[in-house]
Amino acid sequence: MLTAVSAWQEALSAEIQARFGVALEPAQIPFTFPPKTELGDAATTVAFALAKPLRRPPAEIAGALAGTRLPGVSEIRTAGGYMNLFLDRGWAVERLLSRGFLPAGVEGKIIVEHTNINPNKAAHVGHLRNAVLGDTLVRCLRYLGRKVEVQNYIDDTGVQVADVVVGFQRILGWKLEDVRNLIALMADFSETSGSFLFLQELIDRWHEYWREENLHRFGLNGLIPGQACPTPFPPAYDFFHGAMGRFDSFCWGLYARVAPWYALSDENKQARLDTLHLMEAGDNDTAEMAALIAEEMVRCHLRTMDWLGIRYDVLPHESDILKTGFWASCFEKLKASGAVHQVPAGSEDKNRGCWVMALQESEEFKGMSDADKVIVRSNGTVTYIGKDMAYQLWKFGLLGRDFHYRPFPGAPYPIWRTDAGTAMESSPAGEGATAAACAPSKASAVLSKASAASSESVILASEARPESRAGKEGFRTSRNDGMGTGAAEAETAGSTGAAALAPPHFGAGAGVYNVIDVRQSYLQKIVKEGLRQMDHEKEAERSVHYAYEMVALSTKFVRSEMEKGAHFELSEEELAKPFVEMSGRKGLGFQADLLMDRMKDRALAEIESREPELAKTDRAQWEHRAEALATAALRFYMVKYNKNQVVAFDLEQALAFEGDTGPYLQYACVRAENILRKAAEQGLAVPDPADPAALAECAPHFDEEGWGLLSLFMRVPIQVKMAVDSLDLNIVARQLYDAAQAFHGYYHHFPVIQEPDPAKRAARLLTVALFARLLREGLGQLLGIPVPDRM
RNA sequence: GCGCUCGUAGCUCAGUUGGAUAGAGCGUUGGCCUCCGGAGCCAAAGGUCGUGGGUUCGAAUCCCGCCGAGCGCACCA
Repeated sequence: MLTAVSAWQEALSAEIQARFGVALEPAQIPFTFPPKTELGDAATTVAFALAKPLRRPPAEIAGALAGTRLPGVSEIRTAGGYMNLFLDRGWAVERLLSRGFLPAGVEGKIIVEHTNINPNKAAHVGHLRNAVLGDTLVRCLRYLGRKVEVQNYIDDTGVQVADVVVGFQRILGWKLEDVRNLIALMADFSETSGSFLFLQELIDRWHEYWREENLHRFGLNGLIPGQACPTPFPPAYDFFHGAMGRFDSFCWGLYARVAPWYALSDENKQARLDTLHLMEAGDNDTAEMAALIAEEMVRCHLRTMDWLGIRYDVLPHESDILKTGFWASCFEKLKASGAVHQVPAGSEDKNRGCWVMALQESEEFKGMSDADKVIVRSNGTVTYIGKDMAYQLWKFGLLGRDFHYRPFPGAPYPIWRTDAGTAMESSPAGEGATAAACAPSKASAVLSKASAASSESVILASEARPESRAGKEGFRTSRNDGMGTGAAEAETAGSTGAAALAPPHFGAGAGVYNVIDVRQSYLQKIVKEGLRQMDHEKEAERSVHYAYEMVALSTKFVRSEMEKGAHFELSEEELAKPFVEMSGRKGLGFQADLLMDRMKDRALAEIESREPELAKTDRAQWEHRAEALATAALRFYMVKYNKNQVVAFDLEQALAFEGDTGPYLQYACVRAENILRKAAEQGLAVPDPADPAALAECAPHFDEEGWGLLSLFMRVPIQVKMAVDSLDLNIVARQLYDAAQAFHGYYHHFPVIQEPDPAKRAARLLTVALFARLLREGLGQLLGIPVPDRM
């Protein structure tokens, strides 16, 4: 089906050919929007483009073309060289509702990889930017009709996990069993955490636990010489180590203490290497502890992101890339294509003995002093970049191998993780490898249901709509409310045996987006170059690094925290800069869950000040609304900036609910729906936008301002396309914000229910109804922002 | 040294790919709730778009130079 804009382009192209004898590709005809809606619904500047070849002034050309008949266009008015289109309003509304302004869809599955947090500490605001941008991209691609698979890569074998293991074993002196107990205790806490309502209770239980049985057993006090922190763990709702009662947060604090501990002696440093070796060897307590920590950490991260409506389809694990022989296959291909060569061991080259990829031939890397990139070290081990190339090949279905898969246990929704296949035989879980992997959990039940429903079309977890994904408690679900999957699925869990589960066919995408911050641009370029050198030019072209700038902490904010007693190793020079980079290793950052707690607390207070009764009568509703507000505030904050803008995180700015914020957009929607509700209560008929008769009746009575408001939504599909093409997703946020702002102005100036003229009133009710529907849809589908019924 | 990015109102940022009078939010000042919830609306003040050249009907946007800032350029991930 021809979309509106392309139909206009073709008609104009034909007209230009006929009238001026100039051949202009339809796609070359530029369509934009007038700066003010009263100037028109859409505009083209094609007359300017024709001025030069025709040697005639733009205004004259525009005038000559103004009579062109375009589908759905009732009039073309010229203003200088501009040609402003006024649409037939009934036609336009119909198109708005049927997505008639969407560009034509494209076939082929797109793989989006995002989040990718090292599973050794809590997520911080920088990870949130990654996840929100990644998820928003996914939503935009789906809106445009693409099929999307979402991957969250888990590096469960690296030094970061090893460091936390060292922290537990060597600094705290804990055994595998102690970590297991801690996780069990924390999991219990996690069910209720996330609100100040429960905070004191948590802190009390926490202190009781440590005081009564564990504090002196583990000898936790004053453990690390040379550390400024007087106690190993903060006593209360401490700012930077905060979010008490959460395992990921506990590890955040612990991890920050490992680097100083390494600095104490060479012996300590050796612990990292020893740990890495044990992890690699497997079949020992250290390796098991690492796996335990990584898995629980991923669970924490999944929950954090799920609260924001961010989901994944599959969790590729680095350990499985290694165990499944991905690298061996990739290495063969690299060697066979001549993309890598070995530097002779006897040479003077600093890379002697390594397998390197030569980059000097490539335009992208010219001017580099050292144009060779080491892929395999002289000791025969593969670098990160090599593993990433293998992963990238798999994403495009070029590797000739696949993972095995199993449900990821204990996730807040059904999700698959990779598996090495044979590794399960030696799994310590013991009770028969296959049965353990496919145990009848809620997750596997839902997954088997999904695959039973259709062996061809697979329901991906990340495709679930906000409306259906959240239980009745709303977005922020915890473990005890049905895992957010709804009651129906949960009921079937018990009756489903260890049925043969068929995971969807992961990987083999037609295009790939890697959402990774800009600091990795160089490495991502090399991965792309690797594809090219392996003669996969087409895939290299379709391999997109979505690079965005980092989130740092504004020094203003850091200073204010230090004045409140927070402790950081920062020089005066660093504090003189506008912002400081976050560092998990230093414990310098702001944890995601803590930010969300703060937002929720702020929202709870705001709601209570407006509706004091609610807090007393319906706490669940109170919290539900607060969570929706927090999600909106956070997601909008993360997406409203240009991707090239360093976000200097400032708590006060992030916590704002007024002005250019998520709640402002929700408020517009809530007010609109409230007007409709009030109208219905008073017995007024609200015209149904989908009813052609009602539409025909109302269309002549739209006020110009109301129409201008609705016409903003015609821009959305085009803006989304533009946002995806440029990866500047703030365009989408901005567009919906503009619409919300226009509505606030509109209803202040135009009474709806009070309007005495029935025809005008009906048209205004229709305007409000359309606005509410389009904004709610846009916020949910594009930005992942839920709208509560009331605020 | 080489490469990438940024510099727009007091502050934080937009600016629809070169187009219409450079716009929002915060903050400041002054108005607006017996009337669809004030998380809102209206108005005022606030700009040499870092700077100097160039390209053309037209430049915040493209090109070149300079000034200032950030990030990359490992046998780390």
